[in-house]
Amino acid sequence: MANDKKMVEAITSMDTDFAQWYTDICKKADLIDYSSVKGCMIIRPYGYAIWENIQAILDRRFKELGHENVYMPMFIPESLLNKEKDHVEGFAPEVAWVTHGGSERLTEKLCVRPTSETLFCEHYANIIKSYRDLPKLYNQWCSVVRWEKTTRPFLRSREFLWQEGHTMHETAKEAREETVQMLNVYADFHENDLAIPVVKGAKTPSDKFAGAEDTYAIEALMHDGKALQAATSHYFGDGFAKAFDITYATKENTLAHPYQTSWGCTTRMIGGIIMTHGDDNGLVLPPAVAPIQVVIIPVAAHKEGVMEAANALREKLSAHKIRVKLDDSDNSPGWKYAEYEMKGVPVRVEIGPRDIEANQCVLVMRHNREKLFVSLDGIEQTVAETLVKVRDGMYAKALENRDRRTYVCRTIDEIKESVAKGDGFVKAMWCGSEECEDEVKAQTGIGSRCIPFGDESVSDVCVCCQKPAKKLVYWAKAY
RNA sequence: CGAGGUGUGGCUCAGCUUGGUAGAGCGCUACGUUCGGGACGUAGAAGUCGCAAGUUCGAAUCUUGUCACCUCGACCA
Repeated sequence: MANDKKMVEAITSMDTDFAQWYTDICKKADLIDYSSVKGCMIIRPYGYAIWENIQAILDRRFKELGHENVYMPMFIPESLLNKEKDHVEGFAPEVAWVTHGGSERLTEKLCVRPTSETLFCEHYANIIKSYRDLPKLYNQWCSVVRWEKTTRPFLRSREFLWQEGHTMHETAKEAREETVQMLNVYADFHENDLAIPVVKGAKTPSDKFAGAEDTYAIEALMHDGKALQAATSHYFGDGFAKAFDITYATKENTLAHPYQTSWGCTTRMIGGIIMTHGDDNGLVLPPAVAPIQVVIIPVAAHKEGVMEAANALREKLSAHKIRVKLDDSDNSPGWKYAEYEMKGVPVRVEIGPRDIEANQCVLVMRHNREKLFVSLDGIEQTVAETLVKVRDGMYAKALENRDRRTYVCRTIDEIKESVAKGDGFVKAMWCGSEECEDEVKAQTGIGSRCIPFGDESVSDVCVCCQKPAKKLVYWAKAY
């Protein structure tokens, strides 16, 4: 019995104003607050708990693959940042500089890290001496600063939390494998844990990370049809190693430069969760990262036996490793229903006198608000299965939205027609020239997102110049 | 960085045109009644009207300046 009636009048409807809807969710689900510095958000406990769950899952996977966590300084001397030409050109416009220590002017200004390639390279130059020191598989969790002009919670803030993996390898092949492996880790995490379908692919040369030979990314489509780059993985070749003079002795006692990768994902993923799964009643959280997976709401809590039954239920679920909250506050049940829907709790359990009499309780799934009347016997299995069902349902819903908003186009005019129908992914062939890429953007307003893995083809010729083309490109408006 | 918008109890806003010493709803606190989709009553606390100058007997209101935030574009995770 799905019920589409809008219960929470406080949130702007998605259809009315998607941007305002997004901001409302961030604030009203208690994810963030604004601070006194533009573009720097306070991540509140409920929002931070989501990040902690994301960290826990990814950190375990990184470590299973042999990566070690380290911590690098947050300051980079100007001279160090300047060592790799493309890199500094890419980042210089948006770095924040420290010029004073107390009242003393520094002899060399320090930039607040926008990313840490240069710091890792400097360190690697010191510790990598022999082929026996390779591979080096380091990761760090930290915040970085990029002085963005326009900012939005989670999607674009001046300081944001992320992880950055930086690895060094003996061969280009091994480094390339690492790059793709980590992209796959991100993709699996999005699809399985966040229930967000993604397209894996390569960035076009103009869209590569500053200093990278190849940049790979996963692209997700948000509910409004705009694309979000959810994570990236870069192959650097030995360019940075040469710029930073990182050399090691090979088995044959020759000097060689190692091959390098970096890969990262950020708190932006929380924005992706909001815009993929959220609805007009609020946030909808994937069970894997939801701070509260199940909320128990006692009905007529003052009646005999209700709180006892609710407490017993909580203990059972908790013992089954389910993140459960029993809300025993004196707010009305209706208020609580709305509150936890706003906060995106995947499953709600209602238990009242009538249920107890019938040895049952009511489960309500957040993503479709379907109600299930289930026996209290074996309730922990039933709830665990329901959480899986919620994840599957969320994924299917997100995939349906993406499919419905994906268009195949063979000419610029076809792209224009699809854009007129609404935002989404456009699949179209590309000859590989930057002129055509720019021309598509200029004429249609949508840009290239990625060249997906695989050899899918929708035509033999470029959507723009009509010359032979082998590469399929996903195009879209992006966040 | 360009274009718009907004700053008044915790939140959303009214009041500003035409200057006269600050209001509403929600929230909060206490007590009571309620409780299966955002309950109700009674009582109460809470605001240097973003900041700074200026005009004036008197400024939330007029003038000038300034700061911050939001939205949309261009650039970026």
